[in-house]
Amino acid sequence: MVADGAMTGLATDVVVFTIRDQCLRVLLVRRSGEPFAGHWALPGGMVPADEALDDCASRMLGEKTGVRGVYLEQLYSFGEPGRDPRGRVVSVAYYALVPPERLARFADGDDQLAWMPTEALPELAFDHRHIVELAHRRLAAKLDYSNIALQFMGERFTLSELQSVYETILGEPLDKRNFRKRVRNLPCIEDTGEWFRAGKHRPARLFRVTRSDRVEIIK
Amino acid sequence: MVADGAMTGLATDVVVFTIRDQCLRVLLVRRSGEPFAGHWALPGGMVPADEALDDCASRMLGEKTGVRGVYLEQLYSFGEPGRDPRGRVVSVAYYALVPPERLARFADGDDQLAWMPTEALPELAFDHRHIVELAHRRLAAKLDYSNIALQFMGERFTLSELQSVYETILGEPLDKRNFRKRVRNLPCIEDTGEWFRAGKHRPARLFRVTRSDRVEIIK
DNA sequence: CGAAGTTAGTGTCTTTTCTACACTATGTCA
DNA sequence: TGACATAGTGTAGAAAAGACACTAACTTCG
Repeated sequence: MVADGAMTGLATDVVVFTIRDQCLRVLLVRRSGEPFAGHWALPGGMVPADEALDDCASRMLGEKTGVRGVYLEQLYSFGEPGRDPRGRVVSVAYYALVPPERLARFADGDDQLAWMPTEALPELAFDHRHIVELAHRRLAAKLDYSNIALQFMGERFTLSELQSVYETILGEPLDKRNFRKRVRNLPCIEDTGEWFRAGKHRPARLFRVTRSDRVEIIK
Repeated sequence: MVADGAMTGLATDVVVFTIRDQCLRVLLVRRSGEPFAGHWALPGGMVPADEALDDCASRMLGEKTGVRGVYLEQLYSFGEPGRDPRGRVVSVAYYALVPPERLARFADGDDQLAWMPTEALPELAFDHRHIVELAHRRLAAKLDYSNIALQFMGERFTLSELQSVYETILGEPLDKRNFRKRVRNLPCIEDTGEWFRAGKHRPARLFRVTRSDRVEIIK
């Protein structure tokens, strides 16, 4: 093995985003052990020696949410010597986007898990608050030049729903006609011809993502 | 300390860019020890247990180039279990931009160091070629929406020199008048009123970066 | 001393993109 | 059938981006 002094704990932490109730929410896990016992923290943990970083993040996401195959991207690595009181632990942070549809059990009934709104986070363990903020900024920036927001949509969705996702992440209202003009021209979105009826008003067209695509840079 | 299985080697590698002879160049170091003895590699090494990642990258940059205080940004972390034959080593990669002026000795006369053109790299150790390519893409992308290219400029520079930097990184020619229109309006650039005389042609205005600014997002 | 060579420097028009803005359509329910 | 709620649509002005060619200032050489 390699020089000592370079031995460290290696962890991944995952900022799992979803959207519910017009709120951008992050999955938090209540810590049982020290340090920060009882605090909320990001799902994560030590990386086994034989596992790739991406695989580890993906696995941790799956273990907490039951979800696989969603959008997952490396965010940043944090390695301040003092960030974990137990010793040197480098955390390679990821962020993931999960359509709310895919969260069957919504962590309700499990008081060790919670989907918390990003604008009202409790005190978090370690530097996790900082990690969440960075992930949120990255996500918001990507709305501008990629179609990443589609990763929050289910099988079929209306344009109003999609607009609401944008507005929720950006924290500001968008012009309806300009939004639709822009989004209707995306090659990766397609009118299904079906209608969505809800409430006492005009039904909305349902769209789908054409190829169950990954995120693309569009600008 | 933390759970075993999670103990790993932690390294940083730095992609140090400069521009010389209309070429985007990367600093390479010849490896002396196994594995990959004799191969060219990125400057880097194990991170001491008490040193922050940024500090370590900055220090390694300084040790190889003698340069301090230049632009340095975390790029990505690489942790494939097989990327280092000695065992699990996670490398947190950085990239740095150095104005050629600041490189007094240009690694000439040191056959263990070389500034190699990105478009003609030798075979590199580990996954370092991949790291260089990622850094180059990131740098090129940032030209579009930030003023990062100014990090390559010395105290004073002409607009033609600046345009050449853009063209070199992007690998394509730019329109002179459109380029100047865009860049003259940047608030962080200022006409010094001085002239640069070279060769048998009209002298060029010299500009400077107004506040010895860090990189800013401009779009 | 002027002609040739070399790089610096400049403006306009067209196309595209972005932004602001308000009304009609279609359903439900009382 | 009228009130209500959300879906859906187009245009005009402003700003940004892109294409494009000539003159200016210096040096050198004949």
